[in-house]
Amino acid sequence: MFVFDSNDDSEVTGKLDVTSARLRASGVKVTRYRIRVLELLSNAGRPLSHGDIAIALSQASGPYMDRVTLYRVLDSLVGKGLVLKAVDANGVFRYSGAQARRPHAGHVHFHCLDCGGMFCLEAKPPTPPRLPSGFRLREVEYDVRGSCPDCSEAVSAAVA
Amino acid sequence: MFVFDSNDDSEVTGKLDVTSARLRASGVKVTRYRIRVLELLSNAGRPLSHGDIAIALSQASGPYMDRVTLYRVLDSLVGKGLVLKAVDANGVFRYSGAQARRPHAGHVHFHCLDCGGMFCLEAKPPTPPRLPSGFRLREVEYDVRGSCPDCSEAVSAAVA
DNA sequence: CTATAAATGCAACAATGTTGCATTTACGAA
DNA sequence: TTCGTAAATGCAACATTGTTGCATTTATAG
Repeated sequence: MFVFDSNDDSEVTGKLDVTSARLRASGVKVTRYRIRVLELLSNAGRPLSHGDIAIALSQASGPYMDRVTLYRVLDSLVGKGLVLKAVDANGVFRYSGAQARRPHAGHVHFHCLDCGGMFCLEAKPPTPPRLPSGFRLREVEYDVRGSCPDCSEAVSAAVA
Repeated sequence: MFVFDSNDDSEVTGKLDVTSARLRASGVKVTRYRIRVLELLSNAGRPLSHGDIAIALSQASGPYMDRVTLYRVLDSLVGKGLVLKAVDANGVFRYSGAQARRPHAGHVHFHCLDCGGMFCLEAKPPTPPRLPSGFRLREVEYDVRGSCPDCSEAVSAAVA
């Protein structure tokens, strides 16, 4: 088993080292911001927008992070395949940790039209359609929208 | 089969009258801008962005149309179901004439990642996935991306 | 024709994302 | 360890896309 020069001195650093190792293995510099953002996205469980991430980071303790820097950190993570980038129904980019992605499988999202939240679905994405000749397929986005459990409840309550 | 009250009297006025009739039937005022935009989208054959439409209208003869007015015209057409609104891979809204839409069928788009163009596919959209309990389905976006015939050719030519 | 609600033009604003540049930092090498 | 350098960061400014408020104009019902 490969181990880095044991700066895993204490008990708290375990997760950080994993994230750092992933970054190092991707060939990018390991910075505190990249670590924090990748950690956050890996644990979020659903795609987060730039705004979501900025709020989450500002609420957590830690140094201030510039808006532009966050965009560039996200770009670099997407470029290395550590993070996935997609567009939601409002035209806003959302980022998700790529650790859970199965190879050869796309990504199915549920987007709540009421609260704006996004959820990852277990359902398998559909097989891509047959394209007219000349078209070359590169990616598929399959976005399912409606009301999430919380918002569905709210509506039911309001009607009742 | 439903037919409008045959104001298809002459040869030149046919199209405009059809468009006007559709607007009138929808319960909105028939204005020159709504007619022009609906005409354009109905004949475009692919979803156009606000920018695309603005350029097309400015190149054609006719009165100047304010940016905001175009947004509001589009909103009104979408609200009446005469036009469909979707988000492309860059987070930009695109609008398409709804006349070709078969009832009970969704809309399948091909988005060219090279030139930014969008094309309507004949393929039937997949059946929506089974959702976890509590989720309520309202709409489905199925977006297929890659290179369109023109751009595929360009790449092939460049490689060869 | 007239009254009126809707549509339009304009200015300002808001949200999201990008670019340029000076400063700081990670990290490989001496 | 220190040093040199390419990469990362902070900041200001800008770009694009979309929205809101309000005064004026227009479609159309009566």
